[in-house]
Amino acid sequence: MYRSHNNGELKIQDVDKQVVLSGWVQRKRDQGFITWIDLRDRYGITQLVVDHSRTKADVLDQVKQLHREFVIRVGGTVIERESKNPELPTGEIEIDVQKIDILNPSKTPPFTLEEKTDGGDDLRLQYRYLDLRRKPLQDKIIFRSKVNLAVRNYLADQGFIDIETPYLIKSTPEGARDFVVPSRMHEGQFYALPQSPQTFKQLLMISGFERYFQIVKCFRDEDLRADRQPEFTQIDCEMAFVDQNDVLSTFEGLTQHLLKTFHDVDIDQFPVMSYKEAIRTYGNDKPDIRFGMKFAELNEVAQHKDFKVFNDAELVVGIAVPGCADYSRKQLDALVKWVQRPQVGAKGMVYVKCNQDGSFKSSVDKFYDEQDFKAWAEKTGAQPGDLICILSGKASDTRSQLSALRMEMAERLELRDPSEFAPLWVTDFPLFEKDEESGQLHAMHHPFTSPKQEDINLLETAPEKVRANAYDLVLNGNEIGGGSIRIHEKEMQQKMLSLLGFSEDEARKQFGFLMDAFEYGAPPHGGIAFGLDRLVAILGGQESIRDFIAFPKNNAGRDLMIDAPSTIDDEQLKELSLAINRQKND
RNA sequence: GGUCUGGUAGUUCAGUUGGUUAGAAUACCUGCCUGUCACGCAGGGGGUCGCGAGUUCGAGUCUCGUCCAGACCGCCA
Repeated sequence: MYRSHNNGELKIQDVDKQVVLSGWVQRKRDQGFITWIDLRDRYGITQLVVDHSRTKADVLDQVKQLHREFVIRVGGTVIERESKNPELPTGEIEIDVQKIDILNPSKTPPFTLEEKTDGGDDLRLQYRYLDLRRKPLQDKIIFRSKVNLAVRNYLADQGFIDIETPYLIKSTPEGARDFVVPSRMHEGQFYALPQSPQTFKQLLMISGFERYFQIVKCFRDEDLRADRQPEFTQIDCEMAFVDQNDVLSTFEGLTQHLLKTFHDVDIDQFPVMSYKEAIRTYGNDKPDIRFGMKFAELNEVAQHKDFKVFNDAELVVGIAVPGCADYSRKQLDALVKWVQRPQVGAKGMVYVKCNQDGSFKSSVDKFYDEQDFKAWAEKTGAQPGDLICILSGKASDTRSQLSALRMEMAERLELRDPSEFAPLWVTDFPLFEKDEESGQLHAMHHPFTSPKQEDINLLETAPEKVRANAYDLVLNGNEIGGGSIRIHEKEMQQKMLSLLGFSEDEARKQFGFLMDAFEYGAPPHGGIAFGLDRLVAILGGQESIRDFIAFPKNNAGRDLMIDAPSTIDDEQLKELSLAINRQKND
């Protein structure tokens, strides 16, 4: 027997019990006459005590051998501590050790396995199995399991059926790059790993399951970020006989349920904002609405003087940053530098300090007077003590630059409180976006998204103005879910594909199976997919998703522990009819 | 594909205008310690300064290249 109890459960009422415990040696404190050992398992820590005066020599000998992370089993008696530790659930008792078995020794770990480790990211990823022994990491993985289960239970209660879809599917040219898998049996042919089970879940609607869900791995061969992995998990859902409001209210329900379950937060009705409004007021289609600093367009009140920069600009837009009027010249210069970094890309920044005494001090005092600044303050909602930051230039660029500045200032002012939750539906996305260079239309969401009924007449004449029945759920400035009402008629799907530049032949080849299926009584349907990794991270109050994934990739898409990707041997290549072309095609 | 930051002890980092034997903390090892719980105290071992080239009397420090890591932009229907 390895254990009669775990290391988190023994309490004062268990005193005098004979117990067997197993676990890892967290720490050993040798005080000469007595040695304490913290024994750790998933459930907690129990202190073992070895009193040298009344312990047999062979046990003492073994205690001497123990080091961090040794796996041991001990037999002993629960006794009351002389000095109790109120910090620990098991802090009133300790185990008087009579027997120790070293089940497995351990090398000294390359970093400390404490609450706060001394290891760097690189090393911790390489020894992920050790990092995962640490409580904060264990807590996060366990938290994910709980969220996962809550989602499953909720959706099952709502009549959703969990159906698995294949991982080996067909590569399609739309969207992100596919991970491809060579086929051994079919020389020169490849499977692709799904970027999402999109077409399969639509086919399941045509099959009549009506409500489908799956917590499923998806794959995209694109560059990574702190919140982006090449393989990631989605809560993928689809419903038949629904319109947009049905989908929104169903998944608002799910999100409310999660916020209530994990944070005891009640949010009655989620606000809804159109894409256009989000862009105009936040410069961003996933605004963080936990704080203000809404955009104010200042063309009207700024383009009547001799300031050429503003006069030439398509858009002059500003925000009032609360409480920053006391920024020094040095701080302001640094801020201007910050927006000029290539990652942001602004040419410059105009600022106006709104002083406490009602006066103004700006970087454009030569061109504007107090009346002008008053008008700007009114538009931006600036109060005395605030700093107005203004960017100008091409509308779309300027908005995204100011959005970056808004987020940066929120970060500096600590307005992004991870314990506060502000969900938001963003709706009425454009159906297409235009490639700047080629002029080619791309689906903003995906090519199966339906256009809004009232915009269908624009498909031929002004496709970029057509709005889609598409929606995103934004939580604290992160897109946590997105979906659409799909096309369910063959003609519309054909039209869509042709607008996206598919020839009739290509459309048939890529999506013939779906369009055929539409001809056999496809019901109206729509759905949504949530990014589980990101959702769990936000519910867990963290920026990075990596700690919520047991075995994540680093930012080059590499698994440092197993060292993947790696080369395969010639025999394997031959079997797959593959050869490596070492001259890159450039 | 690009921008920026970093790489020095097992680990996290410091290292001045280029100048003697490269430091700290922590981890590790040894000893001491009658109630520890981040125990304490004393001592000890531990370095190809990522790699390669260059400048120089002399390079951890300057230059170039390269590799690795991180953040971001592009990309991510």
